[in-house]
Amino acid sequence: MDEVGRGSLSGPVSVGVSLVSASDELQIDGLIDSKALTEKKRTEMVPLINKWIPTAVGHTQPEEIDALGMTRSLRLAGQRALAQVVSPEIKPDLVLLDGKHDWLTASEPDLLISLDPAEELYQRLTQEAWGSSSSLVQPWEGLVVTIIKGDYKCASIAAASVVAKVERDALMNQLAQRFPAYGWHKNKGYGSASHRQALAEIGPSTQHRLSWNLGVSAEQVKTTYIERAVKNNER
DNA sequence: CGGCTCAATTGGACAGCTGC
DNA sequence: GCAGCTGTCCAATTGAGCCG
Repeated sequence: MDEVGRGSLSGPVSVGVSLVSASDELQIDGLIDSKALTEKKRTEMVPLINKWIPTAVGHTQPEEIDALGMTRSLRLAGQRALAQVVSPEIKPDLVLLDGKHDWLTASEPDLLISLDPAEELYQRLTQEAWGSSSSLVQPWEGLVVTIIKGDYKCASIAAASVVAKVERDALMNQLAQRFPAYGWHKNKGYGSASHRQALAEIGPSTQHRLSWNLGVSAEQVKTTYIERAVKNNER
């Protein structure tokens, strides 16, 4: 698994998963971390990856990030990705995770504080993700192994990072058409100068992570929260 | 001129250390 | 024992410099 969109100011945080067996051999030349590839090369690589191994991408939306915090949001996106590839017939032995920190395994305090509203929301959304999958399996609680620089060292993590980045970029391009002022087709929601300037001028959209330091007034944040609430009510 | 690499910058989270 | 700081890790963009 690998994550993308963690440091972005808007849009989802996304987690890619690729499913390999120990006997699988790498069949794609030049498959390394998505950040080291150009957008064109990444896009070209996706069909090759999917021909080689099954993949999936899970997302956590901005308003969920505001409610859950980043670690739980990563965990939720990871569970949503896993729910798409795990079945009673295919249960992974372990998950290889890029980085030093294991965000996929719930920490002890999270499990102990069952009354924490964020943890309660996470549990509900995770159950929904697994309940809606065709498989009769439970949320992932298996062995997790973290690998620093895993996206450079491990082909399956690199594959997960490529499919996650291509899918999230496509999502941000769609959102850029709905919210053209922020230049998301170029900055993908990250805090570029033009993005920050637009935020200062017109305030945040419903796709921004309002719990983050966006450099806007409390009044603008409040207005956007109300917009979100109205939208959710209409839905 | 396009592609690549590197440093500096933004965001958050955690582990380990220090000081009260 | 706890709070705060620092370093390390992840995500990324931007601009400068280099190379073919």
